[in-house]
Amino acid sequence: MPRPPGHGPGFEVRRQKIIDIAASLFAQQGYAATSINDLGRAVGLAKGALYYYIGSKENLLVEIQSRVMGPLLSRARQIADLDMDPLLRLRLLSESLLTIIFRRLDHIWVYEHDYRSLSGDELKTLLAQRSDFEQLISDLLSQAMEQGMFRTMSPRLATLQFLNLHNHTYQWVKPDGQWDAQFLSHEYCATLFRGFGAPDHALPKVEKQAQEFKRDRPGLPLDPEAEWEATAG
Amino acid sequence: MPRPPGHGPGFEVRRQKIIDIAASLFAQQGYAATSINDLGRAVGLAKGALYYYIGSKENLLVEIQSRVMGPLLSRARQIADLDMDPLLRLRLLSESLLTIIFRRLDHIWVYEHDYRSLSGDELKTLLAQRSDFEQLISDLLSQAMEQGMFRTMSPRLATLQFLNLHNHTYQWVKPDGQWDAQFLSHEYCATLFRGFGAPDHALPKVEKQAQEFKRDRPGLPLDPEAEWEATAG
Amino acid sequence: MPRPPGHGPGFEVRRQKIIDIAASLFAQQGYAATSINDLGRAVGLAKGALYYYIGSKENLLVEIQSRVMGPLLSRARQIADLDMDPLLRLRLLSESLLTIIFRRLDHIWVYEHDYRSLSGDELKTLLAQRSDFEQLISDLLSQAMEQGMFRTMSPRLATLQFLNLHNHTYQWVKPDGQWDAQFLSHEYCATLFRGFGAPDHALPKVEKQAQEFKRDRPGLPLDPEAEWEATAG
Amino acid sequence: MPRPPGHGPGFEVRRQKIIDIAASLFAQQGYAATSINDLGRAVGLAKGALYYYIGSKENLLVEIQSRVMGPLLSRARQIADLDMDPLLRLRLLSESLLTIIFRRLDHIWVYEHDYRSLSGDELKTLLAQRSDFEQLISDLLSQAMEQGMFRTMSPRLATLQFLNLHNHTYQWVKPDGQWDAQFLSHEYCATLFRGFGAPDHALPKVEKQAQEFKRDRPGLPLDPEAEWEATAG
DNA sequence: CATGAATGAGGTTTCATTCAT
DNA sequence: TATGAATGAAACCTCATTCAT
Repeated sequence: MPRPPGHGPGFEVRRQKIIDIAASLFAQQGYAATSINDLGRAVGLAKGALYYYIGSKENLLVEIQSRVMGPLLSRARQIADLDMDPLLRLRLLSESLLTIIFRRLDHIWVYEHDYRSLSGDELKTLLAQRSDFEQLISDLLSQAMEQGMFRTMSPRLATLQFLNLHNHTYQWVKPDGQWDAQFLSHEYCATLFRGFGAPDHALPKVEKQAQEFKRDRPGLPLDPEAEWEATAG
Repeated sequence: MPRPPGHGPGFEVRRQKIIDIAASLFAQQGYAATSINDLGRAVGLAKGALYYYIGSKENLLVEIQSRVMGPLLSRARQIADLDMDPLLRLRLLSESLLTIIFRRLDHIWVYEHDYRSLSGDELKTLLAQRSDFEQLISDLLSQAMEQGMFRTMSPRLATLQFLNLHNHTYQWVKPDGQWDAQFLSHEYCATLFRGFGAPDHALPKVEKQAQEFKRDRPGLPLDPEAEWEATAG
Repeated sequence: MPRPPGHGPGFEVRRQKIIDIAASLFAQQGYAATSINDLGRAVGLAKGALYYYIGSKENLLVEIQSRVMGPLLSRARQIADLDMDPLLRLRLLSESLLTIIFRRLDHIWVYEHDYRSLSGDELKTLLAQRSDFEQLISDLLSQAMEQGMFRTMSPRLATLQFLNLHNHTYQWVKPDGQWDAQFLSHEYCATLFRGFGAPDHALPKVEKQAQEFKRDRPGLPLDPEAEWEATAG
Repeated sequence: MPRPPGHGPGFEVRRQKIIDIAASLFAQQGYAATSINDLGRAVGLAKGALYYYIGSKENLLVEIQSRVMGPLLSRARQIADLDMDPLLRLRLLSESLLTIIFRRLDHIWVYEHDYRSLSGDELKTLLAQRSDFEQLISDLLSQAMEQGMFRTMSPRLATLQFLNLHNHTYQWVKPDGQWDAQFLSHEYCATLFRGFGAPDHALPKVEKQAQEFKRDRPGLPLDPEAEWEATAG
């Protein structure tokens, strides 16, 4: 993000601080619901000075997004390139992802919630980055399947489960809470690696029961919006 | 939602249609970015008439949210009350949840994205409903642990994993795609039930490797934002 | 300019009135110096209602411009197509042009002064219209030369003289003053038609004198910015 | 233009250069649409330093205007005072005027377009200068009439024609084009001097035809905005 | 039931100008 | 001399909402 030439030494520092505060406000109230006035008040700067630093409101979104996605993608590529067990690399990647979620929770909120507010080009860049990240996961999962560590399954679906489990974390996690990134990574990977591992005997039974239930109890459809007719007894 | 007294027979029908269209627009463009004019154009009604049906813009949000949460919570309670295996009930609850995600994808988008736009009271109601739903899951997971089907673990963390896996689905799912709610439920539960099951021997190894990696390779920190110092060899 | 469907009968009337007032304000203070608030005050409408009618500030410019150029060009084409003496057609065209300058003086001011504020596409349209109009003049002048009514001269330069003489009129004309469009047209054409007619003997003399003056009086250069060295006597 | 006391030797030089660049920018984009930032960028100076030289934005307008009007008026007075044929003096004055239009086209653009942005006092000065210049022309034309070189006509109207023809030139002239100031002056004066000269026989005919046309063809009114009723045949 | 017209607050952004350094 | 930082007014425009008809 090369700024026009001629900025004093403190410029970039203050600029970063403003982006931080913006991320915090956007995370709390949403991008659309946060006005430049709100930001100015929080920063302690009049509107004019604010624009001196930020360029535009949408540009803040771009900065926030790239501050999250740039480092993450870069580190993720390094990890994926390691000459190691795919499972280990997945585990490391998982912790890396969770680490940035913990550290930059505000940014992640914005990133996950308001990326639709980006205009065409910026949105395209963002989606490409997301896609690159997903591909790294997908490749590792495929390798794990090929090496027999996971049962054979749709790599796409496995990827999506991995991402669901990690990416939704921002919705409830508390950076200063009882769990840290390492612990969550450990737990998530334990679930996923076991879950993706060789089939055991418990599963088929439940699945069969579920089929029977649906057959035998048409009066209690799983569709929450289906009409309800009690079979009571 | 105070509705003016004395409505014709078509009132409710048309009202529901409007809410549907609103959900669709909000899902596409976001609640804040959708104007009442947009909605009027999509519905084919001038603003005045629109307000006759909707009351206010925020009220639409309330309607959309309750249309999702009402049936879901009601059905979830019925399922949780069944006299059956906790695993089976979890499996049924999973499919129920995914079914409504598939069916009401637009509503879910709005529900997940824009609930922050609700004002105090409505927000409180919504959060209470979310909490109730989570409690149902949590109780079933605890029962499964007590009955030895799952290893002992934090019920809260298990719940959050269950919710992460399911709730993030709306981000990418395509209702007319290759997978349906039943299939996804099957897959998710396969992962979770295996993952939450008795510990196998594969896991500890990965975890130990991860610890060693972090010890031996300080030059490649998992923190994506940490400074990078190559240990080259 | 078809407006979005669904406007009452009074809409267009009021819209035209607003454009009129806008033209008047723009003519007095300039387009850039006239704010939408100014316009609102003059019209007696709040900003919101104003935008209901005008679409955007720039759109006002487009309307004003086309209100002048549309009728003028259309009528000019009819006149140019008449089966008559080129001189007569030039005379009629002159009066037509001056008539609209008198009638729509405000619009002309805006049209002549602020067309640079138009954005790309609109500007292109405007310039094309101007060019079309100039071409009509140019063709008639060429015909007059071919028929021996005018001495042979650059048609382009003749056209520009015609336009200079007419178009600059808006700068000082007073619609309710002592002269009307017909009179001015008569006078302008008298000047131009005589001036473009066969060469007489008075001219060369002046021109020769001017050359001699410049040769003999280097101390009084015609360039107003040249250094001055008095030759005083 | 209060200049802070004590300026280095380069001050005035740099100041003039800045005014030049300002004139160029104002001519291209208009005074209102050119920001001090634009100017700073073009000059290569930050805003603070710029204000050290220019005083204020409006002051630039004053400088630009006086740079054109000062020398022109001074030279015009000298020419008008010459003991010579009024026609010759008009011809010299014409060339003088066109010379500065060619040389200072940017300034002229600004002068003609944005003088309305001047505040009260400055505007009054400018208008007085304009008026003085016009008076010089008017006097010469009157003399030419008295001496029988021109037919008797309204001196005011003759002046306005002279000014129209010359002053509108800035709208299309290209300083490096095929024509120079001397040539244009020659052509303009040829037109005007012939046009203002003794009546010839071509004119009355056209004028009579025009009257007949308007009488006989009410269906083709010269007013471009008049309703059109074809008289077809 | 339905409409088009009107409002007024608030949104983002620009800009001439000032001033400490 | 020159700079970068700061201000505050004002610009254009949008929008949820109301209301007479």
